[in-house]
Amino acid sequence: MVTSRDVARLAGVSQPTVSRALTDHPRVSDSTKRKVREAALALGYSTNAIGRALSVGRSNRIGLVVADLENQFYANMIGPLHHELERLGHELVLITESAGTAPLPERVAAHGLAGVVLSTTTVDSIQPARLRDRGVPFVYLNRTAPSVAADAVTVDPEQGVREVVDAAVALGHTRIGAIFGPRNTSTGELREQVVRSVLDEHGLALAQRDVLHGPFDFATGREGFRTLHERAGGPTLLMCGNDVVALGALDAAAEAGVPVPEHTSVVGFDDLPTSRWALVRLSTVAYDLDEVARESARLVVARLTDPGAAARHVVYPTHYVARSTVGAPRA
Amino acid sequence: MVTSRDVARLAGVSQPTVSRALTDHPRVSDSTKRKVREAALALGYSTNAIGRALSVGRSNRIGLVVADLENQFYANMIGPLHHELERLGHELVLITESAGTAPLPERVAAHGLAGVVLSTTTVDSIQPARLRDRGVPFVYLNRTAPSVAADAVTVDPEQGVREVVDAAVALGHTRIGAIFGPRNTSTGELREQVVRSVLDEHGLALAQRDVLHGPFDFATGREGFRTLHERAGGPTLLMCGNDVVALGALDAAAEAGVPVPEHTSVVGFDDLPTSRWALVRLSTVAYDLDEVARESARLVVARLTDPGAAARHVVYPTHYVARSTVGAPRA
DNA sequence: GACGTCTGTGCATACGCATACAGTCGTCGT
DNA sequence: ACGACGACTGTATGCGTATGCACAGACGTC
Repeated sequence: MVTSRDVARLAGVSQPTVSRALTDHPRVSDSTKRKVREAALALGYSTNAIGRALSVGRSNRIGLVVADLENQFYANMIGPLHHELERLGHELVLITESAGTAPLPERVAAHGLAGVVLSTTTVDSIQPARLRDRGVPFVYLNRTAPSVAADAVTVDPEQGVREVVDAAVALGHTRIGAIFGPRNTSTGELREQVVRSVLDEHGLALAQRDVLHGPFDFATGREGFRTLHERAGGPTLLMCGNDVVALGALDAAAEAGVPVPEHTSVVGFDDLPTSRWALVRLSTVAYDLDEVARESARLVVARLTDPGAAARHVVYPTHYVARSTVGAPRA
Repeated sequence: MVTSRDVARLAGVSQPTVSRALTDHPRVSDSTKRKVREAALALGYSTNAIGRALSVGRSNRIGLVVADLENQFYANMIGPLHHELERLGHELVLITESAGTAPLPERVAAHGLAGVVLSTTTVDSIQPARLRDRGVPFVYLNRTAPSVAADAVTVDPEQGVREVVDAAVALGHTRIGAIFGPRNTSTGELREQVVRSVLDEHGLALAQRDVLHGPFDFATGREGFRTLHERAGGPTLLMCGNDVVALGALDAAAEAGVPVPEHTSVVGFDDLPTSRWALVRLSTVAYDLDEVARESARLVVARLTDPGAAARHVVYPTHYVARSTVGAPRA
């Protein structure tokens, strides 16, 4: 391994001068900088991240805490998040929050992470409080936990849901059902609340029997659809907590031979790339998913340089994208 | 931040003893180990990965070199790869191999990575040679580059392709087309070669005009299908380089109103979770995708402990999974 | 009882880099 | 011509951990 000392020797300067030259320190003469850069290039030297991290007391590594990487939603977050972090000179480390492992803050410290992006937080999770107590910078992505203030980037369902309901009402839907997300997630709770309130404005309400809750995953959609369908044919329009759930519902519908939207209309939330496939054409509440992920990267990096700043909460708007899974209600 | 020195003070021992006690060094008495563990627990101490990495001269971080994270294939690799690495006490760092950035070995060194998983290598890539020259342990995942020997985990298309062709021939297909992967990837080349040779055994051959090549992505499948379809209706069976390409083809078919498999049958390769959806039901050549990813994790970790060992090449078998995208040829 | 052996622990140091501080040299002003 | 000042650069040190080495004490052997 070639170190800054080797570069120093070749350039005929001291090791600290190499360090300063390569970080473009103003008190190093241009001629020295040039010499050092040439020597570094000749030796194929690049700064050792470990040494630097130990010296400056913090790394440039950001952890993404994920529950299940199989979930398409998170899979779609990783790309833009990684790109933005890389652009900002940081790297992305994946951390699974699984039972049986050490507590999150300890793991963050052990991994030498500078900050963390929380994308799976439940409102009753103790992780945010622990991270705060240990002074670990973190950001909520697509979630919040009211008990602990922190930077957050979320989505406002209002506009999108309003457009969905307007369209549904115009088509004549009255028996509307829903598979909402978990009650202990801010996302699940907020979306449910907005749906109910917008329906209420139209004089509509969700029947108790047409409402289910479950994790934001494929199985929830599959099982949810089947459960609702067995109950006297189910609602004519099914609103899902997110696209992954909606895709699960479409899957169950296809499997059961239930035509969508002729028998049952389905609406999602997130507008995943998959939802745009011609085979799927899921009508859904959309927002700029990539931008949301990127914004979380920016927030967490900004937090590193200014730990004392007030928490920022960035909210992105939504709109309805009508495709092929919403139609007139069955007779 | 709580350091091993703090633990040492509380436990009434020296810092090195803490280090030894926590790594379960045999020359530390059980009573001391207990004392140290209690002190560590009380202070919420966990070993600082940066300090350890600097001291032992290598980190426990493995880089996954990925071209585009948006690609479903890679998205499906990340989960199992990460889990296995975590199980082995390592962490996963994502690295994008994009133009305009520093050469890979420099970046690996700069990030302080212990090893690398290459999943996007082309046979003519200079990256493997560079990594070898710099002594960076690496593993080919789902690819190889013959010029540089290294651990690899790949898939043998033979059995799966044979079953596909048998089924196709039994159904009466004679005009078979293909959208193969890039010629400069081992995966693309091998699959093409096996398809051609198995067809040949059946006295069949691919017509020049029914064969396309392109990157293993969605757009290749979309555009490929359209191109072939315009040419006198295209082949009756379309074999695709992988599932992502096949999904793109299905997308284009759905968009063009071409019924699958009534007009054109489509076959993929990889058996992604998406291919199993009831909306998709893609007939495909399957193998244990998760296990392939996990094996690459095991190989790279094993390589760390024994850099001198002979390169191992693990090959997984394939089989055909018939679903709904292959049927009898149109009249 | 002296010596060798083994066990358990502390001391010193190294890993690669960054940075506070001290020092050198040249330049300018008076 | 001398002192002051600024521009560079070197020296010393610290970050947290691991490990070679020395050392103290316990124990067994003759």
